[in-house]
Amino acid sequence: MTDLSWACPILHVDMDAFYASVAVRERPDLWEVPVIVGGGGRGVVLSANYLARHYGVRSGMPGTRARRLCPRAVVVSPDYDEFTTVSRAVMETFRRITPLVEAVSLDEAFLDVRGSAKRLGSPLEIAERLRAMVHDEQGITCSVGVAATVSVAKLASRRAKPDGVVVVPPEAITSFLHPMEVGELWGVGEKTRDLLLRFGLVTVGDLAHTPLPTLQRAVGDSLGRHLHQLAWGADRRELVPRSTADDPEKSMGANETFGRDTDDRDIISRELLRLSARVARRMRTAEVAGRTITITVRFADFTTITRSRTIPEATDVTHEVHRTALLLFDALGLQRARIRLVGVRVEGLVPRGSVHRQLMLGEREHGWRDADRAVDRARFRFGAEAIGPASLL
DNA sequence: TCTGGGGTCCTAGGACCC
DNA sequence: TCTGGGGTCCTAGGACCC
Repeated sequence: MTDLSWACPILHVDMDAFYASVAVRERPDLWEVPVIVGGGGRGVVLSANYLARHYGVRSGMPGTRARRLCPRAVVVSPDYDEFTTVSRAVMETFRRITPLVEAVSLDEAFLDVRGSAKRLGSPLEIAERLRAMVHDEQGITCSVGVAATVSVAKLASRRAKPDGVVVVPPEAITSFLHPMEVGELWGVGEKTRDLLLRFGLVTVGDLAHTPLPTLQRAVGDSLGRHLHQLAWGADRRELVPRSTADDPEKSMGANETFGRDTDDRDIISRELLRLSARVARRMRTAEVAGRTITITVRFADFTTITRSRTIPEATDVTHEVHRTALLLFDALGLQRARIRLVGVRVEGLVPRGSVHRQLMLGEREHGWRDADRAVDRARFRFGAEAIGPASLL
């Protein structure tokens, strides 16, 4: 077979059923049974192995539905520390192939192997080598898409699943892309898909053969242009080398769905405090602070609103975040609305060293900052359960 | 006992400033 | 006595991704 991969230096590597694979790799008792990760209570499925998928279980599906589809599936809780550890190791493996690794998430990365051909062979050979390395070192499988651009490589890896490689050489791009359904494109979700279907655009080929101005009238200038380019496989060929770990975050947040809907302000205030504490602690650990505090409120009927407020000085203080969050909540003036979820997010993060505190105004807050730091130290020494705001006890 | 939790980016209107 | 524009910040919502 002719190796057509030479013109395709972009690899997209995607772990197969990552969370589920990691969860079972040390559990031979689970190798032959359907396994679902997450989805307890009111949660949704994070990942499912291929045996569970055979029954129609998909990630993102409500756990209740998944358990109905496959009652004999074993449900396991996610262990994010473990996922992170395996992810880091896998990314290190990639960097032994090439330094040009753009991590997309814990279980996905793009690699530019342009410079590795002389040393390691064609992109296809590199893809197979890399899959063997991941399998031998981590005991999990992955799939690889090989193409000239990131979006085509991404679609190719999906086609390669599970445990395979798909190469899409330049001359095969249109025959590969155009039969696909528009919803398969990266960046086309449910809403855009429905919109396109209403205009009679079903396949990527339909999209490609619609005049650009027509498409832009339908979905807007910028999305229209973007989709048109994707439909011809024409997007970036250059990667932005980065790991998800060292990327500076622009916002940090936390939210929580209540076990049952509530209209009790005390319960909600306490939850906002817990979430504020969690977010502020992460900010202190990352040595960042932020000025814009946003709360999210989701009602029983699933309608969701956000309210935000920008304060004069960036903060990493639990008390300040919570005070602002509660202010925003009370300003909603809700009476007996049933609430399903609340969330707290801090945006506009900057390195804490760049924040200058106005001493006159900040004096009172310094006490709170010192208290937060003492709590952080105690948690570090004695564990997360040892100490927290009194009102959470 | 339908529908999580962590994010990013975009749009759009209004305020405000020059 | 007519009605500039550009830039930035803030707020709210929405779409999307894993």
